[in-house]
Amino acid sequence: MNTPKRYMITAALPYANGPLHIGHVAGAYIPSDIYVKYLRLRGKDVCYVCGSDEHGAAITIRAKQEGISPQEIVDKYHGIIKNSFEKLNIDFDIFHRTSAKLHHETASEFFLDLYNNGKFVEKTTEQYYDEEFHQFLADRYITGECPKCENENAYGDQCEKCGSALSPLELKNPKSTLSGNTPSLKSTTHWFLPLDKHQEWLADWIENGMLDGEMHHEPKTWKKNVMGQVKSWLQDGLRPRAITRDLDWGVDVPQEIKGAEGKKLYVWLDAPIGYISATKQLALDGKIADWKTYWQDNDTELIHFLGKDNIVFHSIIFPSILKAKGEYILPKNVPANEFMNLEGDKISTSKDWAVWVHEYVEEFPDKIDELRYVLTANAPETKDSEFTWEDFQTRVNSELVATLGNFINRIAVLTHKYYDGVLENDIAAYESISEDLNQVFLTPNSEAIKSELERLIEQFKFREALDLLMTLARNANKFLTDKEPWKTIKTDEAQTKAVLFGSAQIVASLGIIAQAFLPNTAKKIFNLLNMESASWDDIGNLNLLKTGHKINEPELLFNKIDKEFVAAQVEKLEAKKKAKMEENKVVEEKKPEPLKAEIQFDDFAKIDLRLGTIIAAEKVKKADRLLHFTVDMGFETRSIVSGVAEHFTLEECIGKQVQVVANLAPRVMKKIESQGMILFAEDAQGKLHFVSPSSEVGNGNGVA
RNA sequence: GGCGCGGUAGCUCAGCUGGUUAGAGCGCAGCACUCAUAAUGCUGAGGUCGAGGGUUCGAGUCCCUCUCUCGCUACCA
Repeated sequence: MNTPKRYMITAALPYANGPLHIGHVAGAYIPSDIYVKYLRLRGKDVCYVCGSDEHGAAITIRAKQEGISPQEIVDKYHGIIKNSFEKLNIDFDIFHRTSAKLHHETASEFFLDLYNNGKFVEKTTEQYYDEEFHQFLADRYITGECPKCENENAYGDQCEKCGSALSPLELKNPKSTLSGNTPSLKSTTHWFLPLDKHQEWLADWIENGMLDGEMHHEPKTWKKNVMGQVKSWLQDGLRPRAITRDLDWGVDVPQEIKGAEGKKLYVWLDAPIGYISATKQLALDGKIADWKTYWQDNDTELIHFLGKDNIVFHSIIFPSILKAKGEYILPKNVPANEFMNLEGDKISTSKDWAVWVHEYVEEFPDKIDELRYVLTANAPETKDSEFTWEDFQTRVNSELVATLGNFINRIAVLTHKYYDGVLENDIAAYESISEDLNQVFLTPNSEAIKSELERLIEQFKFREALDLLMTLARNANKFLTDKEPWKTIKTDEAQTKAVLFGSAQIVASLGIIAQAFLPNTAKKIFNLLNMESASWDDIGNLNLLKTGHKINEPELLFNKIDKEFVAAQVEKLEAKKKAKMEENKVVEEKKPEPLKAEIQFDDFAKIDLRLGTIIAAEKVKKADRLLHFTVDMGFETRSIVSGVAEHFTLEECIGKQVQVVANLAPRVMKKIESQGMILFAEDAQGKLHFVSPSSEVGNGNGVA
């Protein structure tokens, strides 16, 4: 494999139904940004795109909740997210959006082309449609009369009276459970991507790195977590996946296609094409000459950065689409990160357990690099990691302030104190310490820090790479302590000058490396040194700054974080979580589950509820949630399967008296026949509780 | 239940194709130093490498069984 001529770097499109939290940023955006900054420092041709993913059902639902249009939702979050990236100095060439006209055209064209070339499988079925709610009805949204037993309340998939399996079309007098109206029958067509047909080349590509008989990439360079998950999917066997939906918010299925009306592209098809439309926009803006070279030229290296939830889309589905389309290159690598937890718990939007980026950048605009540093040093590269504010404090104080910032400050202060900020030197003395200076640029294993940095970054090991920046600063501190210029100033002027001169060169190298990780800090360092930025190859250059050059007044790069800061942040988290819980409670109270359609007494009377006692309980094999109960019903013993294994231990079930729906049609689950259903009470958290009579009632008696 | 990542010092993590006394940073203890945001440097204490078997002259590193975290997936009337 030869060196690529250019790079196409993508970062997963954030979903525009909420703001960004630190987990998103640590997972996909900071790593990709570091990688891109590094490539650019080395003078590479890089195109780096992202954008907001603005379609899909979740956005329409959110819009309904907030009482505004989907467009308003995505406009709002697109703005917030874009601003967060800018404040964090994540430098996309473009932050596009999938609601843009160009994207709709691009995705639509893409779809049509694939369609015309027979790359999809089409399935047309007759489905019931609710005119009032403007949507197709899933099986369970339809009730009607069972053709076999004349039960009037059979569901679209099954009649619960006679137990027969049904399809909605068999029902007599069907009704929509949404509006209560009679639904109309409409034929609907959906398109599927036959992933099963792609299985073979995908396996060869992923496992061996071979594409069309040629070496495409070295499989060993893919991260274990990514490889593992992808292979797992391949082993299971790939299945066709629907790529269209009946929705009203998204990219239309092209009108040229029969049956396209009311159909939208499924978001996961639409979203990755967003990378391409973003690149097109970039070309229209005149920022790049031609978008095609970045997507269709074999000399381009395509890399997708993302979180683990997106692995399958980017390493199986999107590559299948690109391959089916033809002409497009496939990703060389898909470096996915795992998840970041927060203070011992999973980050959760619904519980508001998160550090929100837009809030952080607003509150601490002078601590951007601190966040970038901590999120990189603790990135979930191989396994889930954890962010705590205490760790944030420790890392800032003992690493950024005490090691990196302190060294630079020492040099600035000494140079100003002794030489009024002017770099002086003594050739002979400089020669005598050059060996020591070169040592500073070596790792403890005597590897060159510069080449190690290159190796690690190219392997996507950013936390280790960042640690090398600290290694350099530690070495530098040691060098300075060993040379003791504050002592030699009294005895050996030449030596003192040489040491400070050399130290200033180290500071410059620190600045160069910082450009990839800590852009604001790099700027401050260069400003302090009174110089323009420098190129990557000047790392370790001991004569970058010249004799007689004057540096600026010392200025602190970082400030210490105190206990109060940490306490305030933790408190804020707890308070918001609590507030959110209250809010959720209120919502629950205000919006109880809507009542189901009214039934007649006759309907109710059909249900035969009886009391019984659980006399035996065991776990159902090969099913995590199922328990198999033996229930003494008084007149007989029943075998009943319930999905409650997560709620109760076997011991606490035995001996409990329970209410049983005794005339429910039997159903076989995991080869065990379940003869009835046990009733449980469910609380707001979804936890189940036994509903037992307050005093002993004989088994087999009814419930009235 | 199936599959996958992970389970290594108090904390966060490295340990490639098996090879001498298992590493780093932070934290902790002691010493040195004073140019520096009480910062820095040196030294040290701290580990049955999740548990149990096996292969081997030799295993954190390979095989088997089990277990825990997280994720994907199935079942959940």
